[in-house]
Amino acid sequence: MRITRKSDYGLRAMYELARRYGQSPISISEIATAQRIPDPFLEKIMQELKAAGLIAATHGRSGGYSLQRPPEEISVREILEALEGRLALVVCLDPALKCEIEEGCPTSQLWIVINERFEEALEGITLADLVGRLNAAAQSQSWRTKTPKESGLSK
Amino acid sequence: MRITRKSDYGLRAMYELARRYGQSPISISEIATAQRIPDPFLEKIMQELKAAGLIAATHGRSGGYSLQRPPEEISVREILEALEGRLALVVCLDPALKCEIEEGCPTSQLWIVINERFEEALEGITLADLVGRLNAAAQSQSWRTKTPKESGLSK
DNA sequence: TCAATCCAGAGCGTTTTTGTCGGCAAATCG
DNA sequence: CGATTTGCCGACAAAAACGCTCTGGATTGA
Repeated sequence: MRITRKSDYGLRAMYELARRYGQSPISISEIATAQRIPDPFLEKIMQELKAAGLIAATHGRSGGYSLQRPPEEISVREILEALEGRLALVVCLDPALKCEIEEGCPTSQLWIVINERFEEALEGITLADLVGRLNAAAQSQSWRTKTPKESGLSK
Repeated sequence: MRITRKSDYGLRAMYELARRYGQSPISISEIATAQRIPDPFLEKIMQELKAAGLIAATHGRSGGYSLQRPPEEISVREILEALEGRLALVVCLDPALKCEIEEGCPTSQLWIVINERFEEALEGITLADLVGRLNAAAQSQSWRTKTPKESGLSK
């Protein structure tokens, strides 16, 4: 179980837009180099984010993308949902697919519980939170200098 | 982003063991028919759960599997972690893989936050919770009669 | 007009998932 | 003991998902 690279990239791109919120639109190539994302792949991702109404695009020279709403009003959940479709941890919960077990699989209730908690957790984090948190981390610590993993993650 | 069928099956199997905790061991075929899981696939799953120390097996006639600890002491997080490996929502956080971006990807901190919340949510649910909750739902509602999806899940 | 930018969709190789199959090993029962 | 029941192990394979790329087009600004 792992969030796809698409979502990872998408979130990073949105973070980049949030970081520069209020400035002029940012092009795909700009975002791609800033966040080290393969250009053409990012292109597709941005289209999905746009289709979801999270960002807007302007064509032509010095065009690019910008957030449709301020960073405080965009949650991580929205972003992931835009890219992954309905955030269903398990096939049973995906409305696109019907549960193939006729009388309801015995653990659908179980997954509903887990899924709700998961969504709550993601809903509670906004782009603004992330920008603020990363800024704080940048000042106090060396998150920029080669330490991807730490932060008390046991086992 | 979706929990694999393996984990779904694994959790259902553990739920089945929890439901009958204290009784005699339950065989693979028993679990498989109860939870509608393909027999040989379940076999592999059980082996992983056993390797993780969550269940014990007894051979021979009337043998089978049973929980190593009471249901109150087994969290959903443990089960998923046993099956999916380290619960890393994103490759950056997987200790098995090193982050390929040299100076640390700019959002690793970000994912650490999200990941922690996710783990907390899963840690907070035990097998006993699930058994209790499903029993309650069975009495009060028709979770058994063909309603897999509901429960205020918007969009 | 020309260049920069987004848009749209097909395609494709690799990896992961989701199993199956066949045989071996260990209990248990008679 | 020996047959049966159960778990144990490893190889293999079909199908789906993932992680992109590529080609061509449509818009806009200079």
